[in-house]
Amino acid sequence: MSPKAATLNRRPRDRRASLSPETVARAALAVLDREGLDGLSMRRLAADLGVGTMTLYGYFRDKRELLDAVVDVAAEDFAPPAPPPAGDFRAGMTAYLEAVRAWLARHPTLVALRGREAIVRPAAFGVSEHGMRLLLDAGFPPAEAARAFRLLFVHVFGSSAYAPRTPDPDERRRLEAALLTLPEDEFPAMRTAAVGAAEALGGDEQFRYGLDRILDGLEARLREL
Amino acid sequence: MSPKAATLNRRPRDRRASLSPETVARAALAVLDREGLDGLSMRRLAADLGVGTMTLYGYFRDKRELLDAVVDVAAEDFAPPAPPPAGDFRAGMTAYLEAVRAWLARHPTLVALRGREAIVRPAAFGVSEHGMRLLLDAGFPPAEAARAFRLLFVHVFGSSAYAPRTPDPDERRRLEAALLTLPEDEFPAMRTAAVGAAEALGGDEQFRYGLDRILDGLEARLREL
DNA sequence: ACCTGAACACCGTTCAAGT
DNA sequence: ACCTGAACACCGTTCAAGT
Repeated sequence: MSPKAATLNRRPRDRRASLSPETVARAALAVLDREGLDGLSMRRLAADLGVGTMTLYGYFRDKRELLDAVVDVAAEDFAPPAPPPAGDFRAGMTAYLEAVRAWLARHPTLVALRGREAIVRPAAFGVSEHGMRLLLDAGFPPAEAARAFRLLFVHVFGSSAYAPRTPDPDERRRLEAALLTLPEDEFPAMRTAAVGAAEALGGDEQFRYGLDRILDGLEARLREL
Repeated sequence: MSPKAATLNRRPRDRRASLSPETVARAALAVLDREGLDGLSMRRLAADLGVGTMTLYGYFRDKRELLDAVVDVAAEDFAPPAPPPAGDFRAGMTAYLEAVRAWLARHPTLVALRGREAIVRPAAFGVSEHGMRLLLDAGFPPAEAARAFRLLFVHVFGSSAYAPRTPDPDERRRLEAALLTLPEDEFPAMRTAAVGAAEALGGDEQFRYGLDRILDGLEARLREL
């Protein structure tokens, strides 16, 4: 056997040697980040790792369990914002939520990937702790802090899921054109807001507009307490 | 051939006779409502309709196009709320959004099914017109009305996607238990809000808490205009 | 003990043949 | 013209066999 052949044969073995549930989950996350939910199959992932498909089932009972682990490893690279000026609830919360939004942008499939449960996974508690702290420090009683947190959570996840981060100019134009062909007598309001609707499809400005309204509402609440 | 056999043979033919893109989309929606996204396959749907799988490709180019049509037919049975007391923005908007929420509850997969584009589909404009009208009548200029609409849209869709409508008591208890085992020194805020967090997981009360904060923020905006 | 090929029961879709 | 069976290139997972 030539040296070259030996090298070629060893490569898969090397990759296999370093395998662990965490390695597998990280590899899966990399595929998801690159190619989305449809790009990840057990067979494809196994091939990437240089092992047989069934080897993966030694680390995870099934695909669902692997995806749970993916959420956990993704949670590890949440980068919390620099500590805000103490006492400025609004600045602190805005910086925190922008950080969460940036984290979701780094791992776009997290939003589709059972976002509902993301917050429930132990590893994700680290992401939540920071936000909950801000709410408690601002003066919300625990029960209401939890409700406020959930509202903000829904806004961040919902915005990523339903308001594309960088709205495609083509899609924007298509929407605007579609709105402008609606019958004026049947859809007067949509016709009036057509240009604005295309603008409000998504993006950072739209995210901030919504966040500002929500924070206005929460600060009003704080004044009542 | 016995009469019975004739009847049995005719049944699929009858179903096929009434086939149209709309019929197919309605049948698909029924499957989705009953069994969720994973329950719908082209093969399964064709069998339900008593035709060969490939027949469906005569009505839709591919599955994606079929799902577009499903959104359209689902939009048709949105039930707008009774006209609100004119001039009461808050009451009108609340009734409208509760109606949208009820509509999503009737078709739970709509939320997962490319909710991002739902609003862009022509048939869904009917759902939007009502809400946009309320915002314009309340005094929002068109461009801001569009942003406010999108914020509310994200809240309704996001709540359905990320805050389960009827929180499973089991899941609630599991979350509470998990939170209470977190190390006090590392997760003090989460520990403090543990019981509230389980409560805020979802449900109508949580939806209303968030909506009330958003409407507070929007009304504050109106006062500034 | 650890790994995995073959097999099973599915997919969406293309293509060529059937009526 | 309209419909569709067979085939292709995939899935996740079970099971039994390989080392």
